[in-house]
Amino acid sequence: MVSPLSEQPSPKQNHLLAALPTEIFERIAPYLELIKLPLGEVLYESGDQLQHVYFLTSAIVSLNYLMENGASAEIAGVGNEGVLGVSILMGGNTTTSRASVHTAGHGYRLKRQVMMNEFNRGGPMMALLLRYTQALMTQISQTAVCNRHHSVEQQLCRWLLLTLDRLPSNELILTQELIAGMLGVRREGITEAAGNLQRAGFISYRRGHITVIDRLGMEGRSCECYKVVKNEFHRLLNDLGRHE
Amino acid sequence: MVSPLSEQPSPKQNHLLAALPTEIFERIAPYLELIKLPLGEVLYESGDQLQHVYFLTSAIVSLNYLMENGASAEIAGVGNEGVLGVSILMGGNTTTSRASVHTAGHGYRLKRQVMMNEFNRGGPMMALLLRYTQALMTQISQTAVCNRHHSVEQQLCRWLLLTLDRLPSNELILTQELIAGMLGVRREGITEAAGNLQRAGFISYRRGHITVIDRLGMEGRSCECYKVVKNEFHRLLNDLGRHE
DNA sequence: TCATCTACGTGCGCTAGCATACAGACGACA
DNA sequence: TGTCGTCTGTATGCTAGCGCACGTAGATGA
Repeated sequence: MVSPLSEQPSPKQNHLLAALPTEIFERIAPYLELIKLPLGEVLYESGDQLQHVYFLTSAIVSLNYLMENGASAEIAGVGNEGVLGVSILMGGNTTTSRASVHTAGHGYRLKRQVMMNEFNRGGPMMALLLRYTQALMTQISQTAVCNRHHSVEQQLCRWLLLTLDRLPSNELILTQELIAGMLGVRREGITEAAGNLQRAGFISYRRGHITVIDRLGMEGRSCECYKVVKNEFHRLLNDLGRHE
Repeated sequence: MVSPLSEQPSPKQNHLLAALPTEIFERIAPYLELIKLPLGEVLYESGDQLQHVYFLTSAIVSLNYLMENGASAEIAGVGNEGVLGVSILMGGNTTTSRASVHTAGHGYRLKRQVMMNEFNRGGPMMALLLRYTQALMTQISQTAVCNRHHSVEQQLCRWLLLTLDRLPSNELILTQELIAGMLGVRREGITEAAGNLQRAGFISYRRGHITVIDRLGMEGRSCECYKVVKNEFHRLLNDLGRHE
């Protein structure tokens, strides 16, 4: 396991950047700009014209939609497995969702035009990003399904597991209030669900710190959505090295 | 308004095909295969390797996810505004959802390889399909949001409006049971919501036929999700003619 | 015209999750 | 060490939507 905090940031911590052929990586490397991403930072609001894509390394970002009445719901999450700002590649340049940091850390950003130039070469970079886009679509789809049919506890498990997969440690720095905001449920609902999981011995926590003790237990308690998303990411992005 | 049934199928009824520059359209036209799509036809199951993309003209297809316990939930819908099978372009070649026809009609299909060849030229076809993909993502996202926060009645309005936008008439051939299956709710819930809408004078129906009388009324009764999706489709795909 | 099937209406008890309110408890910081 | 703001636990009612069950009315075909 990698030490979460002491480690020096490196672009290769991002799985997509790590999967690029050397030639391409070296071509874009000079343009990668290290960015510190503190908790709560908003990378873009709904409707903003995006100027960069962000390859995250240690930070985790939530894409969520803010409703007219102020309520919100998470659409998907992005961490070291992916990239933020695919709408630049799709040609829309903006989305209806907002992107905010829920786990502080770092990432590397690339200017819109640099990204576009590389994407439009049509090689491995394009293939990689399109595959990631499909994986992201699967994640969003599964959010829809999960919101429809699954309990708060199941959704909490799914969310914690997906978040955990993006971190080097098994401790999450998160308040229940924050999680509730992500899932679009009441804080009390999270308190109850988290209480159950703690009593069952799957997690333990103190104010703002959740430690996952029994990962397998959590997976059993989660709905199928977690596995669906994870398997699809694996299928689409695991054998990237062979793509060159 | 176009006559729904008597009309001869033509590829240009599909908005994406209609938006293509003449040169490109004529290049692929010989490969377009007219397909009749009866109610209930399954174009692909979860996990199937896709062999074609489908440009729909009069049919409407639902992308939905079937859960382990047999329940289901719609992820998005596709009609004459779009194309079915973007996962071919994304490189995944399959998805976790199934695609089934909920409004009978026609469409044109294109073999995987023909589609890929054209897409990989990187011109207007690629730009068009990527923009459509982003619009589809917005639709899926909004499904997630809607499932989280909105009432069955609001969701029904959204769904009917989105379906209506894909049809030339204002009559839908659909049972309440079918709609319930799409939305992932009970049939009784649809009965109740539809009853309210009928009493309010927005729709009228007889067994399996829903006629929308007051479209604006429906929009007022729907949640914001309908407008968000519609606006985003408009923004991303409306000025396609100018793209050449 | 009748039989039958399918779609639609309705009622009843139940539960998850909501809104609101309040109390205790941890931890940062002075 | 004490204070205070924030986070967490818990209680009470309320409502939307669920599961189940049954009745009725269009449609369809012999």
